[in-house]
Amino acid sequence: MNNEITRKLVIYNTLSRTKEVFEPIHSPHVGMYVCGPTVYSDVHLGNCRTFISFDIIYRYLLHIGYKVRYVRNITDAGHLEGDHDEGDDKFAKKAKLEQLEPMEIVQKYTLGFHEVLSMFNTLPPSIEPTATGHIIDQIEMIRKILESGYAYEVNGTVYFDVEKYSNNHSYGVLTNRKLEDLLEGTRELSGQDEKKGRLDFALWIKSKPETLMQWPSPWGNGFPGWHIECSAMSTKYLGTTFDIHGGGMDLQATHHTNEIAQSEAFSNVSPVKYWVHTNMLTVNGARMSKTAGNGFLPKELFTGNHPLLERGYSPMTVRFFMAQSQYRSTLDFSNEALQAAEKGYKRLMESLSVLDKIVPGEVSSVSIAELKEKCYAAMDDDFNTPILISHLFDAVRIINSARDKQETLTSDDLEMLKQIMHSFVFEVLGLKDESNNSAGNEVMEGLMNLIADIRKSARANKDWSTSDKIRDELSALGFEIKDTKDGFEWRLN
RNA sequence: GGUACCUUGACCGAGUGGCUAGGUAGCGGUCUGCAAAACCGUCAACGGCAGUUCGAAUCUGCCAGGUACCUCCA
Repeated sequence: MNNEITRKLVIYNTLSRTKEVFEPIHSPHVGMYVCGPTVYSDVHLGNCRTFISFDIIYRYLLHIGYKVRYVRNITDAGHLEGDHDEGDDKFAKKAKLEQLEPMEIVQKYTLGFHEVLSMFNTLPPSIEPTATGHIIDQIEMIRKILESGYAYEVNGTVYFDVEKYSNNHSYGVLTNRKLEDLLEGTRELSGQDEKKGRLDFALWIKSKPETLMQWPSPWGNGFPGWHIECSAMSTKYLGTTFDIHGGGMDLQATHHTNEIAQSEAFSNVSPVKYWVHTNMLTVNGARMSKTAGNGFLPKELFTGNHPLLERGYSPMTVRFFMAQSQYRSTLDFSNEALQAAEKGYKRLMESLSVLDKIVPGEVSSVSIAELKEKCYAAMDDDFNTPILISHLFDAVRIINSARDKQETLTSDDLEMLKQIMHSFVFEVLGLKDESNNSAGNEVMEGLMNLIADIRKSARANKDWSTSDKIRDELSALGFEIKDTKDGFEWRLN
């Protein structure tokens, strides 16, 4: 096989609670499924963290040579607000509120989701299936589960029988919990409940006549339960067993636990080899969530239009901020942390333009090959982006020092350094340069050269008031001015 | 109540049984007309109490504080 993957990647697997060597089932092909958003409201920053984390994972897998099929769903139906609500799903509820068709809601927030993720420079998944587009697949799967005896129908609603499943499977594997403990934590069955067991969850839910989104099924009209869509769609596109299943940690205990149960009841094999969970984004130590109402919308963050924000921060500042923590740790969100990230991000970007100005020397005073290996080693260790970034800052120091002739690099090493920076900063971390410099704008370039000339002669004549006036007023307009030996450099932020 | 997890310097945040994380901020210096940037140097930490160990911030126990999940949430 000419697609030999040479890196030895280690991934933390929630199933075993240890780091495991990553060995795909059909290397170099990798199947990865990530739970996407429920599109009934705007995505907040916490949601974005998960998608950015998996974007970096996806990018690194591609970078080291894997052929990845990345499936991320859109939940646009069937996601109940709770077992005890009136039977409408989230879309119908919101639709009534806004006087819109459910699919209008879905369309609106799907577009918003894509817009936000594209601002964060995430790559689109290979397949982005919707729940409503896979009703038939879900019904088929439910039917098989009924046949296998792990589900039962009551009055048009189909429930998964957790206790029966537990007789020969371990229901709580993902969270390392025993059934008895789980039962202890659950509410008593209320009188109106038709479920047999307290942990049983709905696969198919009977609709009322007025329910807006409903489909015919062998059990009458209704709509699918939340968990079944992911099992049905991951099976359809990645097979009954695939490599990586990801999502936020909040999905681990319920959604993913139920997915495993459904899939095993359906196919009798464990559906996922590596379960990967990203940790939560917190604000003042508390988890950012829709229900808690402490969620920042990306738009508020970019504009600074939020009571907790002193000012706005750019999408790449935020992306860099997130990459500075490991995906399995909680990350706390604050003005100070964002300001620190912004400075660091700019310094990193700045060094990339310095890189083109370095004159190669006869020998190298530092080992670039070693630096390169350290960068890969960091990512190979469960995608440790903070360690990677610490090495990239070593590179920044080398680059700046080489410009100042304090370090020297051979032309080969200089090439390697450029390649490392390009690969890791742009391809793997998925950052991009947001600064708006002269590239592609000749008028601006000519204008700035003219101003630079005027200021240069003013300085030569020790006319400091003119030279300072030019600098100060350009700064006020948003230009960043840096004096050099022969003039000044500028960039527009 | 049950089950997990977390507590690192001014702030964010890695890691590890003995070896400088990194960024931001601070301090001193180089450079500069001044500033900014950059570079060099530097300060500073491992919640508390016991234990295991030649050695623990890293392992164990207890305590304190915090968070999450068990019910919709990435």
